[in-house]
Amino acid sequence: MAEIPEKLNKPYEPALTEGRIYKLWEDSGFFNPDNLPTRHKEPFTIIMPPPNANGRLHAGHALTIALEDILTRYQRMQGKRALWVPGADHAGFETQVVYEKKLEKEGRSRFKMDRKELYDEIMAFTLESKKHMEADVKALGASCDWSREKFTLDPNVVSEVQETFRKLYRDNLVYRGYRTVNWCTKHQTSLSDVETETVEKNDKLYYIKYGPFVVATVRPETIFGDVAIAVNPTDERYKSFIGQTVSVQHPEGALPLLVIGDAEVDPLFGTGALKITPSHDHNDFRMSETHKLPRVEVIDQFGKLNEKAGKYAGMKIAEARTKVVEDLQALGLIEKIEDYAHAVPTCYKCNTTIEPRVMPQWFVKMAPLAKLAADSVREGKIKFIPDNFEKIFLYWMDNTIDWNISRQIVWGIQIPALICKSCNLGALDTEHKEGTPCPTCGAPLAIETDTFDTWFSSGQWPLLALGYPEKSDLSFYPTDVMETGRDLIFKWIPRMVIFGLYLTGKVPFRTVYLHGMVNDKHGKKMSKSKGNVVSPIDLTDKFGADALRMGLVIGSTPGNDLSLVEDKIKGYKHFCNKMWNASRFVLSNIGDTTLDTPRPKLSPRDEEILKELGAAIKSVTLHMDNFRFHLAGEELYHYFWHTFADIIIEEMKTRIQGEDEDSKRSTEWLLLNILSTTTKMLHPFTPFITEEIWSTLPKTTSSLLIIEPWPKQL
RNA sequence: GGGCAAUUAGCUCAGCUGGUUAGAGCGUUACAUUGACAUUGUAAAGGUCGGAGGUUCGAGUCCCCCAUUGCCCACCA
Repeated sequence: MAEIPEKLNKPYEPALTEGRIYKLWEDSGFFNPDNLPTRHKEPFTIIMPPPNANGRLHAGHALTIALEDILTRYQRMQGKRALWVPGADHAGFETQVVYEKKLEKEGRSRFKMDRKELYDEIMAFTLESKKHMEADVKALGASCDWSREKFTLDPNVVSEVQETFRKLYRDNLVYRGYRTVNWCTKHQTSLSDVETETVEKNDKLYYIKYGPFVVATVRPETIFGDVAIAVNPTDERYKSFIGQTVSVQHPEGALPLLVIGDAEVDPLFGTGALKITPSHDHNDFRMSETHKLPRVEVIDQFGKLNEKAGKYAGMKIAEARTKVVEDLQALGLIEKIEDYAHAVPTCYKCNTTIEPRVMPQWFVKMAPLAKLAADSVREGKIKFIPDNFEKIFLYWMDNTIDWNISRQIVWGIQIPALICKSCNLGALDTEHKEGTPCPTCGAPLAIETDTFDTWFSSGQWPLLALGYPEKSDLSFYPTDVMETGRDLIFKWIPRMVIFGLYLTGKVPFRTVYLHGMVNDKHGKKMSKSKGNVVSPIDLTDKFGADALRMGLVIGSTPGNDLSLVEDKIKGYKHFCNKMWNASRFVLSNIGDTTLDTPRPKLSPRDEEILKELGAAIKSVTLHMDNFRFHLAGEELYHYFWHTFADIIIEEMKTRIQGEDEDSKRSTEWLLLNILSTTTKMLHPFTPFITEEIWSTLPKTTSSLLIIEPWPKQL
């Protein structure tokens, strides 16, 4: 009986293996495609969705890492020049919110801090957090090329993002607009539509006597900003009033209001008459544009009523609403009050109700860009997995509104522009200097302090991560697969397609693979407030990264959510142990057979075993090529455990102890070669343990499993 | 209001282009075993594949309708 290598002590202990193996890979340089053997020719590229550099990895990240590493390792073994570019996202608003909470705990506030001081503090915090995030990525076994790692605030990234803005400006695709934006009164910034969350709210619908009309509104406190009353032009009740100015009474006096006819007014809702407050409602703002109405702001940036509201000035919205209603009632102007449930947009971070506010901001003209993206998908240049996401993508691209890219926060990439605070003109920083007179009104131009929406920069990520516009790595573009969570189908995927096409004329990736959300064991969304968050690193410590990866990938399908059940991970830890022990058995029963031993004469039964293995190779390979990792993994699991271990090894036990020398030789050869083949195929799924087992298999020249060719039929 | 997904064994879920008696893990039950196995093996019980209809020689799989759950989108005040 041969010696079992000391490394293969029982049971398998991931902690004794994983760190050492990861270092072995890093030292080999094979994560970098430039160091791969010359037989690796055709590029295969994945850009890692850069995790936020403001904390640790969560379970969703672990699934991302597992899937992308499986893809990368598989393609590397298939002989591709596999490149997986890691990154870290400064995550603009997200990180600033995290940091503000920290400041709050310390009794400090960002509003009392100097811009630069705040920026530097957040940078220090982010760079520190980034290290933990990277350590987590490594712990999960990611075979990404750290030498190419990019941070979304690297100097060349910043300058290139700013250059894209200038290009868009010159191409007339970005403009400074003055219109209602989604304003968060707590965070003091505007937000894009995807950064708001609509929640059901139970409010009151107030019917207010308004001159000759009764109008229905949920916001009586905005009455001081009213400039018109709108009715449907076909409404027989009100038709004759259109064009007239009527006098309406409110607690601070009387207002002359123009009656306008607009087809958007629903005659069946409320009373069919609508009060128009252009400064505090998206819809009303648009009507003010069509009907050339004035705009009166009555609510300030902190959500308090201003001097236009007379005695209500200084009150917060909720307080003012109560008071105004009381006073209207006292005047006999409230006809009735109804309960009313409706959806209200809120800040997705603090749940504060969004206050629509008219502000000068930078907008990207979406229609022409979205058309580029939609066309490329319709032409089949990008494939979605699962394919129903194509429909969702197209719906989104066919219904865009202009994108507000200005954020009033310091943590981000500054918009390279000059603005006129007097007339709101916006110009490129390359056209004028700070302080030069505004070409329109003569006031001195000021430097724009707003930063970009973080999706403006991450939308360019596939290019930026490859060093664009530097040419050296652009041979890896377009990339092959963009793998990310299905929640990013709106936020991120379309912007990458748009910028990729806009900047290079080529789609950024050929396949979009979207995984579902990782939920808790009851299928509920993980959240800190519910206390059901499961840390992938805790699971790795407990069961090993290999077991976690198997547990995340097997039994879950693209696009569908999955429940993270600890017992399932435990089951795959047992599987790792099975691989370990099967290897121990094989190594102690193969005499002096090595992987270089030529194939001996095989019996018909041996041929049958090989044929079965060949079928497994073929099937697994087909699944891998078609992104069916859950099926590939499951088949490997079953082949290894229930065919190789339970049937083949058991059968071989008696043959090894027999007297027939030919049978013994073929048994030894078969055991070693089936073990080696399955170890190779399992490597993308369970990289650590398979590399460790590989290192113990007898062969004349030592090599790393990470670059072994993917098996073909023996 | 619109869209998407899911509904299969007690639990968590697979089932790819429709094809023999519907699968896995965990759990349950019985037996065996110190074996390469901080356990494992053998076997068993357990499902009218949400409901109704249709296409087909054949449907968990395709089509229509319905129900339930979840998610996403939406500027009717």
